[in-house]
Amino acid sequence: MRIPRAIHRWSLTPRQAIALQQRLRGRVRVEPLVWPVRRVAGADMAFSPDGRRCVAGVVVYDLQTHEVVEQALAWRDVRFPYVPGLLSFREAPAVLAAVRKLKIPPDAFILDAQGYSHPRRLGLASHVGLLMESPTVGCAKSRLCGTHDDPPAWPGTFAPLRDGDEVIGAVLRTRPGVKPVYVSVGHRVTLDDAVRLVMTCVTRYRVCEPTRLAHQLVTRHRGDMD
DNA sequence: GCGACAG
DNA sequence: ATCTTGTCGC
Repeated sequence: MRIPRAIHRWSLTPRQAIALQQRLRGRVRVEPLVWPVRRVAGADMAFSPDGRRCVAGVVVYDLQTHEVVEQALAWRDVRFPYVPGLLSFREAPAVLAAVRKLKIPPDAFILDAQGYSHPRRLGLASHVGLLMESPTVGCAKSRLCGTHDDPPAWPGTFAPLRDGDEVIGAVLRTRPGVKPVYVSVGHRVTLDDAVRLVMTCVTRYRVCEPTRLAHQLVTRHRGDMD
């Protein structure tokens, strides 16, 4: 898959990274996703025991056949520490490298991270969506910021995730009796699209299929870091 | 100053 | 994220 030339570099100090997020946030577009969506990509990462190497994996899931139609992996040296709010500077380079290896551009991507529900509204899902110029959705397993009530018990329902008066995401119940997930807009989708896409990709587990399969893929390759 | 904090 | 076994429950 073709990805536009780099807009910026990744070797930045935390302070510069924050300044960059402020400059890029205005470029994120919230617009309707084109349905029906058939090929959905899930991306995830795994790290070596010493934390110096990482591998990113992307799995493309066909919603019509429920089959994996393509997958790719990319290894990298870890060059940025984990800092809440700056996850993209640690993980995006490897994720983008793996995405570049795909033959066909997926209709949308689901990232195991926040998108709009971020202190500066530019979580990993939004950041990579912007760089790929592709539709992305953020679907995290825990909260980064914002407040919310418990979502209803019924699968598919959600409670709005708020930051003051603004709705920044949805705390979505994907399955009965399990913790909800944090869904937010990445790029070129609306929050309704994001919730609908995640629910469409859910089968019998809490996390949706593309994300779950990507997690399995990188976990299987955690041993061979090159 | 204290607590929170995606992966 | 990663380090780690068994164990409670459906």
